[in-house]
Amino acid sequence: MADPLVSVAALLAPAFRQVAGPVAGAVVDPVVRPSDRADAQANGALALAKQLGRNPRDVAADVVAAARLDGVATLEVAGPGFINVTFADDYLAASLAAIAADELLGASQSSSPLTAVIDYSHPNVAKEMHVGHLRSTIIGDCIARVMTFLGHRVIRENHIGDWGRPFGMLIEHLLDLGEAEAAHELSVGDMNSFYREAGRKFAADEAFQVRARQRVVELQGGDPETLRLWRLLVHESTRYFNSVYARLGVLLSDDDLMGESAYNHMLGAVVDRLAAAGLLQRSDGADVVFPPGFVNREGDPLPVIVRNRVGGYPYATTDLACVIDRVERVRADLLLYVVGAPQAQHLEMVFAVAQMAGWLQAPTEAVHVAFGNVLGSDGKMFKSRSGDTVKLSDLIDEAVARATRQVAGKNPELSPAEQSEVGRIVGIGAIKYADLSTDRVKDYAFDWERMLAFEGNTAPYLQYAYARIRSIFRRVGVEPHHVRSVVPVLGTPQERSLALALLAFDGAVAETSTRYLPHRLCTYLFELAQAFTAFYDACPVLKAETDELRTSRLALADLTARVLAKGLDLLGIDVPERM
RNA sequence: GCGUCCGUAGCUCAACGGAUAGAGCAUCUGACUUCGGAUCAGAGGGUUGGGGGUUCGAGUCCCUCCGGACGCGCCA
Repeated sequence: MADPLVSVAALLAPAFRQVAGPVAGAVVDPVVRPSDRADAQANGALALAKQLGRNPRDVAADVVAAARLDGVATLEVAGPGFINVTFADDYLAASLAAIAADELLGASQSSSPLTAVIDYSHPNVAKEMHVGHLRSTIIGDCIARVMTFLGHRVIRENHIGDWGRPFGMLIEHLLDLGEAEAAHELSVGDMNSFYREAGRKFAADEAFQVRARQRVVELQGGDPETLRLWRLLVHESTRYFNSVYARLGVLLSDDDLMGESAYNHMLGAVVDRLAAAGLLQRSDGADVVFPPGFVNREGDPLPVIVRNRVGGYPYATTDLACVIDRVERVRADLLLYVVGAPQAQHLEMVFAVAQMAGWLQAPTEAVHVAFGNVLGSDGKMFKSRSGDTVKLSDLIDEAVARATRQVAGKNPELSPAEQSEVGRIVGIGAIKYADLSTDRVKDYAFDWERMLAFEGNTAPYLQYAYARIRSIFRRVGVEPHHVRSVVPVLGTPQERSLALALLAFDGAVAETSTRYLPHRLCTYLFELAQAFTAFYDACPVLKAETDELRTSRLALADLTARVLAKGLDLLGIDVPERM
């Protein structure tokens, strides 16, 4: 409840209830929102007036009269019936001191923690990671961090593609190459050519095709030698994935692996349980379920195929097994799928079937955390010059190289070692922030120049704001924790708006958490950084007129640094001490 | 054909049904040789794709048309 907007809403609610009186069903939400006319505005009087059949301004005036906000805020009726809220400086200052003493910096932990499974990243074994995996990985990681921060029990699951028909050809290709050579090719990250070559042989060589098909049968039959070769592929691939995760600084590790193969033993049971529930139908020799409301291009009902004509299990069955596993074994309340928007219909159908079967019942909820495509500067799907998908590792290399060059150019005084470390932090931060800072559901345009710019809504701008604050403390020689019990003075407009921005951290994190929208947190941090630089420009810290003022401004600067660092950390982004 | 998502300033993007649609970039004008100017203050720039509707109030909800992306039965 550190966010003053939340606090004032709670304080206004009784006044609204009083004015609403005994009118049945009257809505009493104060509807407190940020405002450009005041610190906040309460819009609830308009809706309430409608329900009461009264004049909105009169209702607003009654609410103002009934409200008890002494020492917190002053209220004023404005326009057609808005209530403008202006917080008392002392209240803001005391609130700042409170969040400065709080490890969570004012963020409110959930009063009813959830067990949330977050399914993200999910690269494919023996296949290169590309920008599509980047989005899922970064967005999922951010949501995992935010929900963990707010006290939820977060289970990260990396649903890697480690099973299925392609593994016949992949294993045969591995044998052709020799195990050592294949392991080398996979470990140096030349997976594209490994996969492509296997596919090429499968298409061109009939004998290879026969071998590959036979190999699939052996794999599914549990042949020990085949399983050993399969594990080799998986092992080399996950080693490679882990190296990418480490460079990106995402939380995923081997402990989070829950590949498709992990659900094999459940697939028969999925079909049996659907049959027992009376949901299974035969269609063209396949076992299917028809969730209502889905039709194909002919207008006929669209099935979810859970066992195909030849007895195989398509991926919908695996996804259903996942739902069962996550609900019944993990005891999850919330299932998040950080998956591209094109999969929307598939997931909807899977969720529908899971609900029909009773596996997914309120309040347990499954949510498709969808995201759009990554586009190049030409507005088309992001591709390399040669037209291939861009390897994630190449993308990381380039980001770090570009950032290092920029840092070296801007600050030649840093040692080479520092330049490369800062370049790494800035480059990785830039990639992540660019991705997280726009509404995830929309396609997003990948642009090196923009994401690495040191001005505007970018990671480097935020990191720079942090570095400047650290510079102040190096210069003044005061340990930040010495100013953490200070109640700051809010004497200038810049100090005041910085205070308001700092106190809004709570609400920004909450919104990111409940709506799975990292860009809300990004926008917040950018606004905070802007408020800080305006403050920095207008309010001398080291040369403040009095010691008291200097201490106060140091406290504001320190708190800003902590909120920036924590906010960026929740996005998975590091901060440099200097840059 | 059916379905989903998207369309906001020159460009990239915000805006939980609330007032005069906001930022950044770019452009233009300013800022005590500055605690890091990698900054700050300000200006211009819009029929929110078109048209209807619901609402006290619509960029936001509903319908329709236009434009774009992506899905649509045995791959994952």
